[in-house]
Amino acid sequence: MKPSAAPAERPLRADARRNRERILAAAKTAFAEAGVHAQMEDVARRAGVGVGTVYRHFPTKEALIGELLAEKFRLLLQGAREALDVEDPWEAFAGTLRRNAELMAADAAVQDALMRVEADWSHAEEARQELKATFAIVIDRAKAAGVVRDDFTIDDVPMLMCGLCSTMAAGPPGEPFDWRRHLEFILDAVRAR
Amino acid sequence: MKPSAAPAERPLRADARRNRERILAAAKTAFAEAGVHAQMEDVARRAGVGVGTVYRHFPTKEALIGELLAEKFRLLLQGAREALDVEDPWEAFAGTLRRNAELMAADAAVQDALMRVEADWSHAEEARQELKATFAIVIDRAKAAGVVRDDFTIDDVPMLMCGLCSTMAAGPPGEPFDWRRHLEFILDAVRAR
DNA sequence: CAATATACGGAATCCTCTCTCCGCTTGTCA
DNA sequence: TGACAAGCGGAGAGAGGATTCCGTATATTG
Repeated sequence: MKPSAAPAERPLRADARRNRERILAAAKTAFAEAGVHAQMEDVARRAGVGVGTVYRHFPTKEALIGELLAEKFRLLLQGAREALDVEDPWEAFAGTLRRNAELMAADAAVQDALMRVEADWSHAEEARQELKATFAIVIDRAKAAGVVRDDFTIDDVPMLMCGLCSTMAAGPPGEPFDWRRHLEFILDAVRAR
Repeated sequence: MKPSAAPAERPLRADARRNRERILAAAKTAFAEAGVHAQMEDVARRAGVGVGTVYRHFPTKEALIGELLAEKFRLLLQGAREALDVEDPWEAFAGTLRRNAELMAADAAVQDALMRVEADWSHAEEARQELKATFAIVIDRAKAAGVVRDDFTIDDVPMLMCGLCSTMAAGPPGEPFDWRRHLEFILDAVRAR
């Protein structure tokens, strides 16, 4: 199904590897702060390289954002995996959502990407699928324990999180919404009565 | 407090008035369909006028969107006012949210505007304030009747609606989220236990 | 029905990015 | 150390759109 990832990837030259890391780090902060509106030149400047170099490593802006997105999803997945070890089924469920929401809140670009289709999601796909599978287990446990409503499904999670993310970024200028309160409303809605 | 709106507004020439209406109508559909991404030329074409004419009536794209936004808020306000006549406190509350959500769903531009700060909100401000005041009454009635949780406030409404709107526009390409389901989750969260 | 202020149209202008290109620099390897 | 492929920088080509400008057309008015 999956062809060999790369036929004969010769290792990057030392300086190139270093620059790639710098670019990724610069992009992480630039996009986290400004969302998808951050410009490629910003990224280059922060990384201390020229734009050409950024493009040498990532063919398009979309691809660069896609990489960050993938990284973020790996973090979310990690959060979900840790939930599997949590005794209390509700705590496993709600705790993961709370922790992962914090991860999203720290990153305007991911919020943007979640809400519009402006990024290359392909690199994140793998982590996304596994995240879905993993969190489905957490949800099933919670449902089995009777702490989450029966009609709740794993597919509701992206929808609700999407809504939550939009409240992280939006709100009357100067006084952002209290998205943690929003999250608590959601958790209340999902908790079994 | 409020100075005379316009010192001596001489009436528009007949053709100008007609064009203004056409432009507004064209903008309504163009933006409803494509969100803030619709282009000024689209609007002009649909209205059967040149771009210059659009700009004669609305100084910027922001201003044009602002006008539509104001109009939409007047509709939302009307919805809230009608709720005052509804007997059942919960029905008044939930019914209004459901009906107004449908209004939002019909208009991609408003969703966009709600989530980003790309429009001129000043024209909508008046209706917005009144909407807030009016719906606050509906909420108080519902709280008094014990059908809405005590810690819910009018300020939660924009936040939750913002989240809801984002799920109207977003979702995996091809299979949009079921925002009505999202709304029911919200209503469940807000309903007193 | 002129005279004239209002409006109109839409090509041209401006701006803001993303992405390309190519001469120069620097690791790497024998 | 010398040869050379791998990388680099950054000016500028392009593209997409908002906004402007001005010659022309048309309501309105006396």
